[in-house]
Amino acid sequence: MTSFAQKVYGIVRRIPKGRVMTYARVARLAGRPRASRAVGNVLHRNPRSFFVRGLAPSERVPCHRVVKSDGRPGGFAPGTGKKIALLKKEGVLFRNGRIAGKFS
DNA sequence: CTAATGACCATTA
DNA sequence: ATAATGGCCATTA
Repeated sequence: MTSFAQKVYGIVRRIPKGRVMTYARVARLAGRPRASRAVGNVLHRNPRSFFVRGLAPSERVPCHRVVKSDGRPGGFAPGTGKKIALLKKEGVLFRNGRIAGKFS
């Protein structure tokens, strides 16, 4: 586990249910303002997603709450459809394939 | 060491 | 509004 990955997971872990954060924002909070793409790389191999069974809620990393800057959901290892389903279940609203409302 | 790989971003047309 | 483009950067092969 690299220190960058630890920072990323530590940040993503505290995104509350029903809210989303962009990859770029995670990168800034991690102290690497231009590493948004690398954030995606880390989350791509997230070992503690919501699809891993047998984990306490506090020990999961809700990487499905990290989305693109343009409001589209972005990638998800189990499939983008799953990501959208999870977000909708948490109350996140979509308007023609984009997240409704503002975020940063 | 170098090169390739992305769950991306901002700008431009 | 969309699409293409160049850049970005931590990881991995």
